Amino acid sequence: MNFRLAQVIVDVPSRETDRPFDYSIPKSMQGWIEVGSRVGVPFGHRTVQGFVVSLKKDSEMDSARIKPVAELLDLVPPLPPDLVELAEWMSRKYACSMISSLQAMIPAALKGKAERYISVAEQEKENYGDSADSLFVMQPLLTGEEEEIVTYVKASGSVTLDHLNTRFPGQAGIIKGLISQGVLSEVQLIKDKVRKKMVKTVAATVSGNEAEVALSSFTAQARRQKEVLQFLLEVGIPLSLQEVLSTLRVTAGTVKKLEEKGYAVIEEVEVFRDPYQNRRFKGTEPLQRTPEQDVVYSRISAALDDRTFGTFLLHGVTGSGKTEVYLQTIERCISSERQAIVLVPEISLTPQMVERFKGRFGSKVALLHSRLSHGERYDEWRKIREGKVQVAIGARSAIFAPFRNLGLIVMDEEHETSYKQEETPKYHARDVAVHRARQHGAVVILGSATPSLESYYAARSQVDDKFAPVLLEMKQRPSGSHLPAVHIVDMREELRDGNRSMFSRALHAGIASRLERGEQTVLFLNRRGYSTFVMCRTCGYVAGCPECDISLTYHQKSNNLRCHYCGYATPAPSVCPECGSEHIRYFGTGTQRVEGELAKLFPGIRVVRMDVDTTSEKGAHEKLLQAFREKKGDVLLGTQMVAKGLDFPDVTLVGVIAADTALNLPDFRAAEKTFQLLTQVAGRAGRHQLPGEVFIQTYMPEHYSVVHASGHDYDSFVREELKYRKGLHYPPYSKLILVTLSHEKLPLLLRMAENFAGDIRLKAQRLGWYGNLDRFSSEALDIMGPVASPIPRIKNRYRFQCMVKYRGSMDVVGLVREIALTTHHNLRDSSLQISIDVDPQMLM
DNA sequence: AGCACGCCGACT
DNA sequence: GTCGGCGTGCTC
Repeated sequence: MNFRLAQVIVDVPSRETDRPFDYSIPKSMQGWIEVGSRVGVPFGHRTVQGFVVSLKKDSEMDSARIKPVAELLDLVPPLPPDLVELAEWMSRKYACSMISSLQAMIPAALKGKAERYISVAEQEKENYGDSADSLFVMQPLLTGEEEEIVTYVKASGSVTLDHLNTRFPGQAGIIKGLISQGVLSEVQLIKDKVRKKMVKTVAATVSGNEAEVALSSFTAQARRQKEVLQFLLEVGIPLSLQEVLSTLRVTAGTVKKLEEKGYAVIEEVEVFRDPYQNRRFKGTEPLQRTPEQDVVYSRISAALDDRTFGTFLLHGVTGSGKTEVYLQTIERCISSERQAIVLVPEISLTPQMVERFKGRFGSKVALLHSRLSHGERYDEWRKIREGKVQVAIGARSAIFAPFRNLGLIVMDEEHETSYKQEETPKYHARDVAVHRARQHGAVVILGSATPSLESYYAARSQVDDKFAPVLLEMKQRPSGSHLPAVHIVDMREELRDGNRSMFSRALHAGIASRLERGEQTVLFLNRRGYSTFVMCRTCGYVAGCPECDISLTYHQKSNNLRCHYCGYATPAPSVCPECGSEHIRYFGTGTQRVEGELAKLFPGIRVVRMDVDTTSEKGAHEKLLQAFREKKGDVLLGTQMVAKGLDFPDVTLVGVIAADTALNLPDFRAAEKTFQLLTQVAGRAGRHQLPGEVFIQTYMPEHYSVVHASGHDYDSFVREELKYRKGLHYPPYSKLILVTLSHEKLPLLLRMAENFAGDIRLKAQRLGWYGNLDRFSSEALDIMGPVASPIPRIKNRYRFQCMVKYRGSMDVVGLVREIALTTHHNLRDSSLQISIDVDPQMLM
């Protein structure tokens, strides 16, 4: 069966080119080009990279315009067919282009760009021979400048256009002219960002008797060569040239001579860059399962053995041993010749985590994380594609690990927002995982101590037939250790009693006593609260939107308060509307401020500060934690990153500076995120012999997210939170699509945004979808806005957004995409950008 | 996105 | 007269 045509998605990010283009497959590439192949194709006036998404037999129609594939870029297609299918699904689900979906699936190293190579045209060489001095005869029509360039190109054979441009600056026009005259010719080839790493190896070609003869044949002068051969014979396996040179202190010339005599061969072989090659990992054995773990393990194992698609939501308290369950189910999966993907939030891809998996599975594991170089990442990825490993661990994008026979996908901390990509393609790894597992008949485990409401609701109600996980629970800690005592500190009381510091008296005393006893403290600051909101320091009143039940954002420029959902605005009050106090002000605090205050209150205190500023350097994260572990600091102060998976034996106090900073963000998930974080943080203290204590400072001590986090009570929290969500028709009781329009000209943008929202409304009405979500019906759709985006201008472009909120299984994404397309088409102005975020996580 | 084509203003 | 400004339209 010979396919003659390849349908190719080209690497040109525009709406008009977001469809397959047909190319003929040259004889030489037939059989090699498959679905998922990466190719170089002529496109317009240049060559671009593309991906083959399907193959066709010859079609008689429109054959005249069809060009051939220029180049096949990899011997093995980088994408197996199921990933191409997944890309199609992603593009539909998230309203993004095919090329962006495909690009997200391969390592950045393979984002090839065309390189233009220039050489002297063939007929020119033939006509005028090869000798340089015949040039003046041959080109009477060429100017001196032109001649100089041609001579240069001829002498070097083939040069890149870039090189030629730097060698002959300001003469780009002349070079272009020579190409169009046919004197010079141009070839475009796709060049990858990294090459495979090659290493030279040396091996002896003789052995036994032959070797004896060879060794005795060396003269005294060639004694170094003799040493090399002896060494090679002793070792008996090929060695890297580098190794031979450094151990014997000989030069490459010596080895080369040996090769010339035929006693050895030097070969170039490709190697994998292994970022962990110099590290030894202590092997670990599976632990004895607790009864709880055993129940969970058997349920999942049964599903694995069935080899049919299934999803589990594993709700286990911090320290209940979820990781051990993962490890053992992975073991079971790979022992049946199938592979497993483990997804973790980037932030928890810590050395401890790595050690645990490497310790159990050793070289069967590939690690994909953002700190790897392009080359290292590419190599880890190739180990997966070539079947050299059975387990892939990584952040979000590891869901695209090119395994061919997936059996299990584990998603740890499934509630983490980092699983949603904020750039195009704006996919959620959880949904992609479920779809991929379905393709492979694989099992998904979503694990968390504080599951997302979406997952928990789906598991509880079994309502969504596409994704209804089976709920599994683990409520005990195998170690028998107790969850720490959590104290809520009312900061309003502190102020009333005259304490204006950011530390309550209780926390202050706590830190002081830890300093005395030589124990350690972790202080947590929620960075998400950095944006400003208005709050009364006397009574805790927070300005909220009357329509949306969400706190308002303070805008300094206009001195008013605004709602990001409905556009409501009101002047900023100077006294509290609730209690009349003048202590009303906008809030916001940073780690630096806390550090400064600590230094003032506790002279000589050693603070390890972890935030974006101090951890931007490679490895800084690990270094800071190591320093704290070695007790080079009394206090570890940081944001999110101190909350995750850390385990220090001497930490007996955890303080949350301001629990409610995130609560007041204009985000309907504010309570959920606060609860998750507080629960996470509270799990940090007292994990070992020393008992732990947690202080949560807050201005809203009665808020249910704070109360239930302090009681380690997930169920009660969820009950209240679902009530709130249901009342306002937020997920999981509805689905959201956030559409952001941007343009340089504000009036035009505003008009377009109004038009867009109007068109959606109109079309939805015609389809019978439109209507208030309050009405009793399984299908309803509402569109809010347009309103100015939380960041109203980025890079000189104004931004407006609309929020589509709906219930039912209608293809609303399709509708939004269609209207976006026509809006664009009608305006004929390519500078209008419309970005669509399906299931948005960040609403500000 | 590029890149060429094409139609109007400041220069040798 | 021509060089070159960037609007518009196409890419199998």
